[in-house]
Amino acid sequence: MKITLKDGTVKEYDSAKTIYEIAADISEGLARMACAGEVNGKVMDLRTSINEDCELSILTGNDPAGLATIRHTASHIMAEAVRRIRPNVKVAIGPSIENGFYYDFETEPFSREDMDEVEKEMKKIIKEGAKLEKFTMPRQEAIEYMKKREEPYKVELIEDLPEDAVISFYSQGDGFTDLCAGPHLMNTKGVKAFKLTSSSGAYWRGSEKNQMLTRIYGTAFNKKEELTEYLEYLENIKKRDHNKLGREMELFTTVDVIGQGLPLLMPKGAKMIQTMQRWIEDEEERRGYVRTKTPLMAKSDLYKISGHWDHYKEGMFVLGDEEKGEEVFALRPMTCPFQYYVYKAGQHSYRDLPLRYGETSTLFRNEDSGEMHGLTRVRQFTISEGHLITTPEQINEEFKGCVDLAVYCLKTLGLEEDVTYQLSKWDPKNTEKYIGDAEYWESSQDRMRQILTEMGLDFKEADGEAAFYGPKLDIQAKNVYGKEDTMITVQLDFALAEQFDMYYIDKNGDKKRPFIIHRTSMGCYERTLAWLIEKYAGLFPTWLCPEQVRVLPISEKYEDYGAKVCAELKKHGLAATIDNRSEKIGYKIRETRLNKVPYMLVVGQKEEEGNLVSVRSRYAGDEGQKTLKEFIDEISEEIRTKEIRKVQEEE
RNA sequence: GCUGCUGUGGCUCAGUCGGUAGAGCGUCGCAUUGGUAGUGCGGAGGUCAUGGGUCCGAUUCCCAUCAGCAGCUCCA
Repeated sequence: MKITLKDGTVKEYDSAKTIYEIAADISEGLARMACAGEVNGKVMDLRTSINEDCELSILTGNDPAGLATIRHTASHIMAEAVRRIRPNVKVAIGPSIENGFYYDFETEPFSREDMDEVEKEMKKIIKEGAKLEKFTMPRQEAIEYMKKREEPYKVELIEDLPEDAVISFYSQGDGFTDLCAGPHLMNTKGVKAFKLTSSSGAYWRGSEKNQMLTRIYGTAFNKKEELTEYLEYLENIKKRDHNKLGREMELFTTVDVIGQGLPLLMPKGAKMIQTMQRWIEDEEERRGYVRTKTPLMAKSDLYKISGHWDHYKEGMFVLGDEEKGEEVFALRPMTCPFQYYVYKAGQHSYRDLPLRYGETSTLFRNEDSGEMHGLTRVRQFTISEGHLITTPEQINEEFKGCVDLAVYCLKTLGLEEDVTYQLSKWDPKNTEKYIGDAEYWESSQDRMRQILTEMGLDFKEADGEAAFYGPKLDIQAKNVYGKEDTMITVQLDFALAEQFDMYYIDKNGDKKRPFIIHRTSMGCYERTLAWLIEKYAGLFPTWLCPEQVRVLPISEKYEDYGAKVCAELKKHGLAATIDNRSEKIGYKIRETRLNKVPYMLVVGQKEEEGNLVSVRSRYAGDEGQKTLKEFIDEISEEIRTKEIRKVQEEE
């Protein structure tokens, strides 16, 4: 047979060879580094025997799939180490994941000291250098095998596999044998750089109805330097964590007695949100939106019509006790039904459509206590909410308009490179969560898929992520730790117009059901603020900065001139302050930089005499003297265009 | 909601093997009036998250609650 390698060279063999043997044939060094093979584009274990013509590349720790193999083997080594220390442990599952690996155990929790001990034992196992061997057995035999070893979780896993499945196992020396599809390294020695990072609880098979197991997370790399670099990177990103930096910068705070998920926006944070709100409301009006301002709560009757009472009651703050005969209200978890009643307040012609309603809308959602996080997951928040009421013919174009607005928002904030698009679909296996039948869902999902394809958007699809009334286009972004959240959403809804008996009069004078689009433009203000903090590490574009210019008089003698400069800046709508403390100029500059103010104007004798300012910015350092008018013109232009300038001097 | 960890002045943290606490930064005052990343001196500020319990005595030990963190689950 002929084996074509990545570089084009061809190897010929008379008999079947394993991938590892081929690697060894190419070079000893490659065999040492080999983690897996890619055969005709498919990742395979090194022990796989090749007996027909194919294209082959040998994967090493430098390839993502090779690195995943190292991590997967590391997870087995960890399991063996835990077994050595705690012989009664039951093992569950241990895959490689995005930045490392984990293994779930049924055992007592691990302290940091316990994990250090496990690490030590792992090093011992790696040093012992046991060969990993693969073997298979039929399903029934595999079940018996794991029953004998008293591994109930493994038995359950095998029982879920098809009757005729051949089950594969990997063993490493006499120490540890695990049910596993592979691939794995040839020898435990191949794991050269690893670290156990954290431990926590995790439900068996990801369901809260199941027992909670103990999970250890770890990471492994091809080389020690890469591991060190990664651990340093983790340390560094903590500095841009919005939950830490946002508090440090006095953008927001939380207070025990006010409650979880209820952040207080402080003057600087509130200023930033005000800037965004003014911008987005004006932009929406330019795009033909009309604004509404509707109540923050309603009687339960409203939510019974909308379906929230059946599908979302646990998520709402309910006021009043029905059993005591009290009138029951709920704080609103979304704006939709309120805006529908704005629509329903009059009769509409097809000529009125599309109607685009926008509202800067505060919502309340009773999240579980463990879910709250900084500004990204809160119980009260404000979104740039909107609903478009359209005729069936208009829906595609209006949907595209919503996506266009969303992309405009992202681009303006400098965030468009950081998002992924997701078509969020219903879960056909869990139909009670949704209104409408399979036909409704399939057709509305198809429609959205078609629109997204027409737009040329690169999107993935996700089951079980839809709204209860329809599919969504979710624009997702990751925080500094890699956790993903929805930032913007555009949703199709062919159901609620029916529930609320909404109609318009078509050109024949007949009543027709409109279609509805639910959408946000820049999303949730709190969440977007969090994202901006992390994206810019607090060094926001000037137009968003709560303090844009600080005037720094050299001494008290120039306070009057400084005050004049500051007043002039404010007159031009700039967020300017003056630092009149009797500190030295170096100290004031340092402080201004630490406070992440983009521009500072030093004023002293020279400036006062010439009616000048000495400009220093984070973008260009010392910019020298300018007339005040020159400076104001420049910064005003930067703010008007919402320019995102490159920061030269990092703090 | 679940598992684990954590909670000491505004911030970062030290400390008390049970005898009611300390530093740096910040803040305030005074001196200093300066030219591009930390001027000097002095002062104020903490019922050691909250509520119980044990004890002669609790910030320290125990329990509960609240809040924060990591993960799981959830996220219209």
